[in-house]
Amino acid sequence: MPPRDQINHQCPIRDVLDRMGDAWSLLVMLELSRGPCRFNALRRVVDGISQRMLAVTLRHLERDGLISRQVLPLSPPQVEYALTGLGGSLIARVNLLRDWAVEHQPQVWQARAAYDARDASAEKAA
Amino acid sequence: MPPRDQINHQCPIRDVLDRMGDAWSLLVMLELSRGPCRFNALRRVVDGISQRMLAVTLRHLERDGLISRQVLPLSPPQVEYALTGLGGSLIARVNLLRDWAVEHQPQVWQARAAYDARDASAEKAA
DNA sequence: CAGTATCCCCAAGGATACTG
DNA sequence: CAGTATCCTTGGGGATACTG
Repeated sequence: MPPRDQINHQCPIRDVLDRMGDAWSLLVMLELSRGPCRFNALRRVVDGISQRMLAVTLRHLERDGLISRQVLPLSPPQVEYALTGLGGSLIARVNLLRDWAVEHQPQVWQARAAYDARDASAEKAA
Repeated sequence: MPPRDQINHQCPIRDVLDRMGDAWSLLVMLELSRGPCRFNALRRVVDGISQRMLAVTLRHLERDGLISRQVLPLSPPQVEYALTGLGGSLIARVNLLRDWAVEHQPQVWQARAAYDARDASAEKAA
């Protein structure tokens, strides 16, 4: 199996979901949807992200035109990341998905509990 | 870092996106949204999925109440998988995301091309 | 047919160190 | 501050074989 990046780019839904799929892209975009932010500030607020993954994630998002990167000519250097219009429109759709999650989470949890209960009793029977 | 399954279950959006994130869940649900289907039929149509991952994926989706599993008392045994109402409502939201992808894919591609071009000329300069 | 069990590999990503 | 380079580990997932 080839690495994820090399496949499925003919399928538009996978193209976007591969990006959403990795834990960090979404969290970073969600954070940037609250306003522009610099590298280390993001690092602190995204909680748990490694320096490497933040850099990689930002490169990906920037390449896809979802965020912008602006270097401020200062010393020490400062770089501001911000959501683009394109990124903002994506986040809007993602929020619809989050709304679904919030709305239906009780049902999902209930389903899981029911499944696990059935599972446990089936195992006991064996 | 603990494995993905053990964390972020307090965050509803991650809970659903972790599921969407793995390549197969979505493809399987999308296929089932076209009608009920049996194991090996799914295997053939989902293209590229291994027997193991199909089984694992189906278990997950079933546990979350997104699909149903019905064993038909026949010989040889037959098992029909189908999208539940819950699963259907999720797919509806996912389709909104797909619509975004279809609609904005040109912009994303254009952004990538621009980025890569800048990247290449920057590299040549060095 | 519809799975489970086992083995095994590899690339995603963390930790650490260094640079403009 | 904002990264890049390097090394190393781990668990996701493929291949294969077996079962009710």
